[in-house]
Amino acid sequence: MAKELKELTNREENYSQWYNDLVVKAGLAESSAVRGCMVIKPYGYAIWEKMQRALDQMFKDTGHVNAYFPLFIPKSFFSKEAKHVEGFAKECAVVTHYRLMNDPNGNGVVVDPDAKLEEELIVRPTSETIIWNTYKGWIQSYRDLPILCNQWANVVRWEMRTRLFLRTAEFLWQEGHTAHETREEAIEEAYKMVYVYRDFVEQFMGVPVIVGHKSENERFAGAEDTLSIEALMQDGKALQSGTSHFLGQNFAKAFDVQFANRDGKLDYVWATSWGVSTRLMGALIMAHSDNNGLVLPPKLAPIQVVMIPIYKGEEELRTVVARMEKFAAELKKRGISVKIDDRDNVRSGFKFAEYELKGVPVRLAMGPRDMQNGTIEIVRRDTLAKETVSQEGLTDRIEALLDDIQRNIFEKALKYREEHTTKVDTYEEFKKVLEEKGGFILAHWDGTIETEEAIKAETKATIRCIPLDAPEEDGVCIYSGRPSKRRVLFAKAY
RNA sequence: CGGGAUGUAGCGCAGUCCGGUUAGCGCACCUGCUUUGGGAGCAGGGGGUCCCAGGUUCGAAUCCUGGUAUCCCGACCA
Repeated sequence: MAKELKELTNREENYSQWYNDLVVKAGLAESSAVRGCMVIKPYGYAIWEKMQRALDQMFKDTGHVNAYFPLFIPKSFFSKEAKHVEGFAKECAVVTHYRLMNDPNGNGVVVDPDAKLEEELIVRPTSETIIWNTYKGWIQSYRDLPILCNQWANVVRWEMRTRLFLRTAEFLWQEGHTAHETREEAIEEAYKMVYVYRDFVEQFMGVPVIVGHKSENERFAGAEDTLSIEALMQDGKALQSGTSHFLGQNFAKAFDVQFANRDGKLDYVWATSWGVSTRLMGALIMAHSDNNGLVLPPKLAPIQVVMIPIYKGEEELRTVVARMEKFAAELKKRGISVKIDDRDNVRSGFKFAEYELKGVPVRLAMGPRDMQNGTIEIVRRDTLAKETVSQEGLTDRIEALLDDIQRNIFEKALKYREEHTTKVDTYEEFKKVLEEKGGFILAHWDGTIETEEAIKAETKATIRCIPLDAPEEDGVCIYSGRPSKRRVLFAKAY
């Protein structure tokens, strides 16, 4: 069998290449014929679907509903919010024509010059503008508020350089867009949703995150405040994994969305928007995987338990598989997804390696020896610990094991993050830690854009966030020496 | 947009400098037999616009000119 096809690049030597290999070889995604775009393969999509379903339920539990808005945005909508257009203009795909024709010179198909659009359409890089244009028609009175909509969609950002899941020209995401009567209510919504994201990422993905405010420099184009969750990857770099924006009245003013308030006076509505994307898949992969491949949290694994028969000859295969089917039926009754791999064209050793690569949390193997002894072999993916146990009480054991794996991978990731979060008090120390250790750095900052940009230019590290739980503490900025009230979180980021 | 590299079977590559049998290797794929408790072995088989266009030559994957695509490093990345 193709050993080298399964073997991954050395993780220590080239983390980027290793990541890319893993995504491709585990069957999650691959690059496509279109530059910068990605094909999400069935196995990868199955994980994304589970994430979608869990998130969607959490949105509904917090009072939100789904809707869908157009892919195309008239160019004029875009320019209504000055900062917004500035933030996105450089990376937009633009539709200029609506028809093709046969080339009169016989060179295949060309764009019909007569089919030029009066006004160009922008393929949405995000939907604030088209949505606020729509909301204008939905809102007259405070009785129409709040509006709490989410949409699952694809967006396009024409990035110069792309990476599977982490930054692709087109990606799948959800974007929530809400409209509120008061400033306080909108702010509360923005916080509520960033906590929903935190809970999802920690509880389902098993990835610990830090919640905080973005600095003014890193804020969403058109937002008054941006909250984000920041995760730490195993190569010591940070990944912004979700954002929730308090938009103030910026978009309401840009699109003239006013309502009659309780006092009968006209006022602009208050807005939020929030989103997470297929980038979360990248976080999932980079947070947990090891040299043998993916490590999936049981709550998101498309296959939670795989059973591999060990046998000689068809007769034995049938007997073993028949017994496995009994166990499988019991597990399925408890809502555990099971696959029995009875393929005869690959050997069991190949299957072991393959499911490790794919990150299946629990593997069971059973052969004639086990059939005789009433035992079964259980291997857990997170630690690769192997034990042979009695077939008695197997279902309970597996159910408990899945919970334990879910908890363990979170704890492991948390421990890693704690070990890679360093408090520093001088710029020298800052640079040293960044260079030698990586990870998150907690340091004092004077709150100015100039300092942030100078540090970024010199070290490539950026302020990931100002953590919500940062305690008040007197200190001096590591760069400027000016006074500071709290530490902020620095890191090199994806 | 600057610097570097690459384009040969589904994938990974050799061959190109120095032009010359029918373009080769590994993996994958198909058939058969033997195997099966950690990535099987043997035998046989199928699969090619050598990125595209033009040129040089008796002869081009190989040399020349132009184009094009991809990757890496920078710049860029709400």
